[in-house]
Amino acid sequence: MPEATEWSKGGRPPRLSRAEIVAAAKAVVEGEGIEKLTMRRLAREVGSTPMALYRHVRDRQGLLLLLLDDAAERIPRPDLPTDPAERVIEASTAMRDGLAEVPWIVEVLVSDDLLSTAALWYPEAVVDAAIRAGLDESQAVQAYRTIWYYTAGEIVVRAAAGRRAADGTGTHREAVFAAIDAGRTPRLAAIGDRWPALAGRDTYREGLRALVDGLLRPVAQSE
Amino acid sequence: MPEATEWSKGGRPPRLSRAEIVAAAKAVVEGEGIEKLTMRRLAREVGSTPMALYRHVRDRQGLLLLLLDDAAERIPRPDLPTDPAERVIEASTAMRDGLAEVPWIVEVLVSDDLLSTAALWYPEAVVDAAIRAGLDESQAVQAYRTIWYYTAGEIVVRAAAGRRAADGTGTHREAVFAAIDAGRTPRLAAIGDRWPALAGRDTYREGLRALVDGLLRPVAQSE
DNA sequence: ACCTGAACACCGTTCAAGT
DNA sequence: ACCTGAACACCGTTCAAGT
Repeated sequence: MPEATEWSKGGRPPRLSRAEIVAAAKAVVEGEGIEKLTMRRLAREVGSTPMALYRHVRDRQGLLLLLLDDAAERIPRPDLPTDPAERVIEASTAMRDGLAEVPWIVEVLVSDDLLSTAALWYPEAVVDAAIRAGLDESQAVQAYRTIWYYTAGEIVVRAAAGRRAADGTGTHREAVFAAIDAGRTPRLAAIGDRWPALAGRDTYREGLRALVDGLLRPVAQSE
Repeated sequence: MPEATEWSKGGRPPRLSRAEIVAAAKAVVEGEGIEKLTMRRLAREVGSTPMALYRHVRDRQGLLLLLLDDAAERIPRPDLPTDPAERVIEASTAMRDGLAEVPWIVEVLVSDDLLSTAALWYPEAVVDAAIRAGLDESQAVQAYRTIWYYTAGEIVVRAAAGRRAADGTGTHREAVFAAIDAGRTPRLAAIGDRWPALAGRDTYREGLRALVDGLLRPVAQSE
């Protein structure tokens, strides 16, 4: 082969590729959870050595970010309604549903406000809706961040609750719960046993609606 | 000593105490960060062996929860105004300021909606304010959770941003930022370089106010 | 240019034994 | 009752060497 392919310029042809590594990592994570994804295990999975991986990914955190990009690409992008409030609600709900399905999300979520190249449509949609509703750019970015905080918090806290339910690590929660006393926290005491059921509901959308109302309404009025 | 003290009933007197362990853990975490807090290091710190610790704390996660309780106890509890919306805002701001000061909070925050016995005043204050504003108990719990999601998300995302700034791990964010293109995400492109400055502002309180407005306003109107 | 082997400096936790 | 020692089964990452 006289043609100058990537590797014929000299050196050894690669046996591993970043794509192969990411695919193997995804398989491990989906099959056995993020905690099983170690550099050693991944090397075994692709039939190589731990150190060979470092030629293709910066380090473990870099690998996680590649995994996040892959997941973000797969989140279906919804058709968005034209009404600003509805637009924000549909975009945010799609994003949170997509991210909540990625079980290891919490480990990586804690990373940024502009999450991933593949997810840029989301801040775009929210900022756009906010501007159309009458906010200026600064207010629109603020509205986006407020919604993102709510969304990220919902995902993180609910993921923790799910993990707790699965692990049977209910001890701490129950201890806190048992400390509720009618003298000091009468409202919580009155709610009592009903708390877990009330707190277990999925109210993401309703909360979001209230938030969007609060964020967009005052400006709409002042026009 | 003929008196039946705790340990004179039989067995060996304890050399270690839970309080001592928690105090040492706190010192390590405050001095060198949560990642330096290992069972082995902590054992060295209290002049003992790793396994001796397990007589006093369940495991590493249990230790972290004890640390969280300690931190929660230290959060100053503000005098709360009587107006429901202002009450929620003051309580939430105090809580988030207190938690944001605990640098390792993210590791543990991801754990519950009823955080700690020492912090029960916070859901109590929010639920109470919501009920006074006219919500029923179910709606009040929902309002609390919505606010907690926002607060937890704000803490987690901003802590991640801070860590990124400190580590110089800005690479990923910049890569995402560089991928913004005017054709596909015109609003983000128009904001351009101004994003980091806009996203860096502390707008917790304003966002919270919008959220509280949205959560409490409709009911107030319907009376 | 890419991959391997060996090593460094660690982890949390269990088990059996000592005092 | 409480603590210790040794061991199990791992980690991520660096460095020097091989092909």
